[in-house]
Formats: sequence, structure tokens, C-alpha cells
Amino acid sequence: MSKLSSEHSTRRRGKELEDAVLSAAWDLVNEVGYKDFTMSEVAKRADAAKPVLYRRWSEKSELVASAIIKFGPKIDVTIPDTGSLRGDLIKLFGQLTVVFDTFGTDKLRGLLADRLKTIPLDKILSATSDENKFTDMVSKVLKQADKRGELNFSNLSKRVLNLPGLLLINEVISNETLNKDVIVNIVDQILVPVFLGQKKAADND
Amino acid sequence: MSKLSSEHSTRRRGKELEDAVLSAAWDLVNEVGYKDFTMSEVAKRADAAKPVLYRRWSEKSELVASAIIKFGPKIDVTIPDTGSLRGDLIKLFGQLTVVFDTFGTDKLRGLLADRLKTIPLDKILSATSDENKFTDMVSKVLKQADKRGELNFSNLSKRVLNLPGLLLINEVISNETLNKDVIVNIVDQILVPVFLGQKKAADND
DNA sequence: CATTTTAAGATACTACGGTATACTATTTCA
DNA sequence: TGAAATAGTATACCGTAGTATCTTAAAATG
Repeated sequence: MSKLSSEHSTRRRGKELEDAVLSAAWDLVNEVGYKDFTMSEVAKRADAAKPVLYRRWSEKSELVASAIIKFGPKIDVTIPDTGSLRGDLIKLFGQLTVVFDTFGTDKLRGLLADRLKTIPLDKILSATSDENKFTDMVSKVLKQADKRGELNFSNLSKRVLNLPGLLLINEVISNETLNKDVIVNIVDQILVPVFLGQKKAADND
Repeated sequence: MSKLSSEHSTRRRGKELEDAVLSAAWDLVNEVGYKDFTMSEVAKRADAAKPVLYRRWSEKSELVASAIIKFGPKIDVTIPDTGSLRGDLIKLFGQLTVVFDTFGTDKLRGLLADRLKTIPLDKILSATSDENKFTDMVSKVLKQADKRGELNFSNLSKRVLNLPGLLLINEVISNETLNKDVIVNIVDQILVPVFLGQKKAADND
């Protein structure tokens, strides 16, 4: 009746086992959402013991995040170059909507809330421990705008660079979707004024 | 050995019981912080049964939030009038720091994360079900600026009105404190450009 | 004052996140 | 090849959020 006899001839290890767990986690979160996702059920489906999960992922939210990063929709990481900062930002954020569209807000809300216990809000779009991929993309778009003479990149503070991520996350948590209209609104009403107002604001320092 | 014989001659009800629970909750969260705060311990200290708690507050984070609102530091709700939007915003946010200073970030992080499961990020500064007190104050300051001719209040969207709250919450969750320097930075780098840039941006709609 | 309704008391229970322990199959490396 | 280290398996366990149930006090109704 052991797992070895029924499914596998040998005991799985390392990456093979890890992949099996992530795969089971991905299936489960798609079936039941985050709230009803249980670690025991994942272990059962992956034919693995619970300590195996906790040896790799320190908590439920981390496992689910890993599964989404591995199996979820891949975002387009092309840096847009439309000729204006406004256009670049709108296009870039549009590339991100797939991530949020795949999951309903309900499924994401609990996950983000749990992640928040461990990591700061502005890092929540990061893949793992390495730096914030999303902020990197925003920075590249801003550097292009610098070259065009729209702004001075070196004047932008860390807080300002994190603002786009914060606004998108807030939007996803608060409202149902992140559609084009919302993106255009955020860019026009908040981000363009902030980024293009920096030159003058810098004089106040 | 019943609670009635030991402490009270009659069974407490309504507000009296509620106050006893809130008081016990306030003491407990100050002693052990949010993470180690347990509903059972509150019930025990208040000489109340656990269902009494859940009949009034649907979850732990809500009870703790209620206790903080009731017994925590009262914020100064005076609307500042310094002569400029910038000055008003800096002064207003300064009045809020007491709330965050009273609790260490560790204590607050878990609470905010749990609250986030139920309520949207930009409403987290609300007292109860009624409208957002903080956003109300921001609106008043902005209307003053309108009268001075600094901006056109009717052009400001809900998203923009919620931005100050979002930024402050993010700051408290992400960093340790909310001091004067940070407030000045947020106002100068983000809020002033957004609010005073609205007139022009509105033409794009 | 009798009856009905509301809500508190007491307590047991469920479910789940996360941990501990004892044992065993693989890998590594001398 | 044999010993030691690593990382699985299996399972029991703990703590706590939140719920259910049953009894009983007190308030409301008439």
C-alpha cells in the first residue's frame, strides 16, 4: 500500500518531487481557489508527505505563489517603445493584465493578504527573492523617456518607482478587474503627473 | 463556580458585555501584539464565552480593529489651513502619525494583512462601515485648495482621492515608521504633482 | 403576570496551518 | 563497498480560528 509500490518504483527526490507538488498545487488552486486550498490536499494529490512541502515553501501562500509563477500565464516582458512615456506605460501595464485576468479577484485577495504578512506591499510583484522584475521594467520605460527628454530619471526616488506596482496591486485587490480604462486613468491622472512633474519638484529639495 | 456567582450578580448583556470584551481585547493586544492575540484568551479575560465575541465581530482582525478604534490614540481631526495645499497635507498627515507610532509595525502588519482579506486596501483607514473618515479629511483640505484657486476639486477622481490613504498605509506596512521626512517626500514627489497637475490632465479626458 | 423571544453561558467540536518524531530509501564520498 | 549524510515516508500532534449545540437568564410583549 506504500506510495512506492502503487505509483512509483523509486522514491522521488529533488526537482522531480518538487515539480509534482507544484503541479498538484496549480491544479488545486485552479479548482478551489486560494481560500479552500489546503496543504494536506496538495500533499495527498502529489503523493507526498506534508513535511516535504514545508521543507521547500515556508508557508501556504509561498507554495501557491510558486505554482502560479511556474504554471501561470507568462507575462510579455517586452519593453514597449511607443514614442511617449504615456503610451509606454499604458502598453506595459496592458501586458500585465493576463496575470490578473486568469484569476478572479476573490482567489487573489486571500493570497495577496497572506503574502503581505511576510513581504512588503511594494515587493509583492516580485518573482522570488531576487529584485522586483516589474519595477525593473518600469525603470526601463522611464529611462527611455529620459533619453527622449521627457524627464530626468536620476531624480526619481525609490518610492516613486514603486508607485506603479502599488497602484496596480491596489486596483486588483480593491476592484474586480484591471482593464484598459482603469490603466489609462491611472496613467493619466497619477503616473504622468508624478513622473513628468519630477523636474520641477526636484527644485524644491 | 459560575461567572455569575464569582464576579457578577447578573448576567451581562449588550453594551456592558461588549465594552468588557473590547477592554480585554485592548489590554491583550497591547501585551502580546496581534499575532499572539487569541480569541480564547480574550473571552477568558472578559469572562465571556467565545460565541459572544463572534456574534459581534466576525473575525479576530475586526475585534482588534474595534478595540484600537475605541481605546487607541484619538487622532486630531482638525482640518489644517496653512495657506497652501502642500502645507495642509503635511500637517494633516502629521496628525495621523500618533496612530501608527503607538503600535510597532510588527503588531500592525499582521492586523492589516488580515483586514485586507475582508476590506479593500484603500478603505483600511475607515473606522467602521460608514465612509472613510480619512478620505473625508483629505477632501476638505482639497476643497480649501480649490477655494484658493490651486486646483479644481470636481476634477479629482475617487482613485486620486484615495491615493493619500494608499500611500500612507503602504508606508506603514513596508517601512518601520511614518515620520515627517517621509510625509514631506510623499507630498512633494507624489501628491502635489497629482493634485496640482489635475487641471491640465483633465483636458485629456 | 405569563409567554415568547433574544442573547448569554458552557462546552464540545471541526478544520487547517504548521511542527515533531521515528523510520527508511537514496546519494555521496572516503 | 561501506559509512555517513541527506532527504524522503508516515503519522501523530499542537494551537487556534471559527462553529454548533444545548441550557438558561433576562428582556420584551401582551
